[in-house]
Amino acid sequence: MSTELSTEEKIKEAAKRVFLAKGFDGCSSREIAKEAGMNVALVYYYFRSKSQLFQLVFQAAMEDFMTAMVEVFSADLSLDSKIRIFIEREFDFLSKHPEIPGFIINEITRKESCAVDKIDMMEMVASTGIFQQCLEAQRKGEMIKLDLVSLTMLILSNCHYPHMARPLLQEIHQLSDEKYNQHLMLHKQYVTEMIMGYLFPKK
Amino acid sequence: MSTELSTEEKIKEAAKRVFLAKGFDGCSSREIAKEAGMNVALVYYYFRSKSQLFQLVFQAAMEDFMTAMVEVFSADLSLDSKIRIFIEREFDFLSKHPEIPGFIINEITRKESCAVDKIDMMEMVASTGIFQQCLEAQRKGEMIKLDLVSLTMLILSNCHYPHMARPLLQEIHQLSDEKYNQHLMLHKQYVTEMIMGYLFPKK
DNA sequence: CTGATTTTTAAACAAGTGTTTAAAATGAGT
DNA sequence: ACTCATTTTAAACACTTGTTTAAAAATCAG
Repeated sequence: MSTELSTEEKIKEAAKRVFLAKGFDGCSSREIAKEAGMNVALVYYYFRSKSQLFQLVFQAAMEDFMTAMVEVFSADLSLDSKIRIFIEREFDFLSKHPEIPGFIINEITRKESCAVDKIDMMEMVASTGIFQQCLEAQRKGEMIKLDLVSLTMLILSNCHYPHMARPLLQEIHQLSDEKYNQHLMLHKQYVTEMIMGYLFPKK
Repeated sequence: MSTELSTEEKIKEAAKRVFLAKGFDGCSSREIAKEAGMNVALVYYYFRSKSQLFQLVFQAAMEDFMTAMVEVFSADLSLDSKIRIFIEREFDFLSKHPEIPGFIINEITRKESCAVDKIDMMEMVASTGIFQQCLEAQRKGEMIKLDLVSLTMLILSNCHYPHMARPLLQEIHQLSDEKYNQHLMLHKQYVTEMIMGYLFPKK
């Protein structure tokens, strides 16, 4: 347990926690300062505004998010292994950071000001060669014909939504946290089976 | 174009628009009053607080949301037709009200105070007999064995997420609104095909 | 130790928040 | 025309908001 963080870092960590939990609109600079155990003015001394601090946190979340995804694609594996492992890893990542997709989507929805490095993001994914691997598999007839947008939608839907909608589904089905976690683990299997079966049909 | 709404209704309609667009934390009573073309005090005259007005709007959104889902289940159709039509309707509903699932999930996440009528919600669905229809189809071996929670997750994931994640996916893939709409319509087909294929495998 | 620099503090700022109040406008029934 | 309840208004309330300021404290270089 190293409390050897600089003031600046402590504030940023606190901001991460608070912003992820409550969103930009749902918290105040004072709340972030308190969470960091610091004076409010320090927030403005190190980061010039609430928005600027937010941008930093947002970008960091986005990067964690993308990094977790790209890792698998860079490996030297067959396409179907990559997708299988991707789902596995995504479920793992999201059970540790379930708030991230909702946070990102919500904040982007509420203002375009979330200046995402658009080009960089697609560059990151594209540079792994995953797209070419897809196209090739499609040409060989191993994989169903499906544009890359739909492919993204399909996989992300089934990985993100079960974590994002946890509070809704727990409420609807009256499930405890543990019960829901069990369902998530089961669901990972189903999703993998379904997606693999759909993308790579055995003739 | 009937402007024949009572003051109370005008405020509620304005609140719906504003809350859905910006969330509870993202707007003020004055903003709602302004949107309705009314004095702020009227918001408090008709609804005793911002929270109370919000609860009303939230409940209404939840009801629209559930009603759209239950309708299909009540019809006199085979299970696979019901699911097929459900997906169709859900995509239609969400292309008209894309903010609803994100709104509901987000607000439930940020406070349990969203006193959802839990029992009512499941009652609504259960009373259509859809669950029995599922269990029967499973016993007959027509449908894959899958608990109802996973079934819900599976279908909602693929219907809700593409609409919720629109701003993220448009950003990532650099798509115009129209282009994205086209992708959505295509995606509906893919999702239907995939889910039907998975749930009702042809032996 | 000293003087300059960096870091931290408490206090203040104007603007915006949810909410209340008390008076004005409105309209129906006598 | 007068009464009384309902509806609408402008103004005020206490408090929180993002942000700044000016001084105090801590740090560090020579």
